[in-house]
Amino acid sequence: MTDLHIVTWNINSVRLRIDRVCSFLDATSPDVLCLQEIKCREGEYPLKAFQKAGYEHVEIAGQKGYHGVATVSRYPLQRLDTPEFCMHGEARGVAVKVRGVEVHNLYVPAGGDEPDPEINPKFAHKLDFIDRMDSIYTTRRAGNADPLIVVGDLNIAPEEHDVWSHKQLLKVVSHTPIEVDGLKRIISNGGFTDIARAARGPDEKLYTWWSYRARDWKASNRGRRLDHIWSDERATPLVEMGSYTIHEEDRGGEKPSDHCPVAIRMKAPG
DNA sequence: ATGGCCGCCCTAGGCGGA
Repeated sequence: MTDLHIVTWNINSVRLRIDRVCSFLDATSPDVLCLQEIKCREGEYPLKAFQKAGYEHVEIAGQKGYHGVATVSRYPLQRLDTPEFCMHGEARGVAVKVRGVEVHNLYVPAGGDEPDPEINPKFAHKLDFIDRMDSIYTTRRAGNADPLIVVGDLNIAPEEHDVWSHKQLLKVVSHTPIEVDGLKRIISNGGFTDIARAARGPDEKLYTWWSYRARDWKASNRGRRLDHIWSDERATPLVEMGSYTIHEEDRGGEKPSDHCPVAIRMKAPG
């Protein structure tokens, strides 16, 4: 039984950053790469570059200009129905089965600026998306399903040390109590393990995203952990917790995404 | 709060990101 090495990365335009993606694949050789914010339609996706890099299996949920997710793999992918989380017709999820593991690649709405669903429809959409994840994963848990890994840009930093300042971010969308409670409810009801915290404990500052607006992202270091990898009860025993890696180096260099890749390794049944 | 940027689109300011 060989490892399955899975990476999630909000790439912020796959076409603009295809060379960076290929360098990353060359350097780290994951088996499965889950991308968010590809920002293109399926027909515009740079398939050939991935094939050349050894990733022949691709499942895409594309959309013109915004959003969009894709999962690419060295191993065959079985496309599954993506659960109905979004309800706005946006390309925010793709579900696959690879070597006996279900992998859900998700892009939760950012939610706009104002953390009040009454006056901000984007925040209402985000909360609705989170509620749907809760009910759908609660139902799934009760069934006889395959091991499940949920990855993606969930746009919520749930723990105190998932943000640079818990106090200063309590009213900032991504760390408000209503979102944080929602995310924790999914984890609890769905039987998920938040692999980052299982691997590193509660006290270490962990960030996967740094704003473009900082003059020097590394020096100011005002990051947030928005990108997540969860395992359900069937998958958790298969995960090698010590393999959890945030590839911070990919936030640097020429024209980076504002997110970095996040990786885990697990045993795969298939 | 970082509001100091970035990428997209019927190319230029508006939208969305978070």
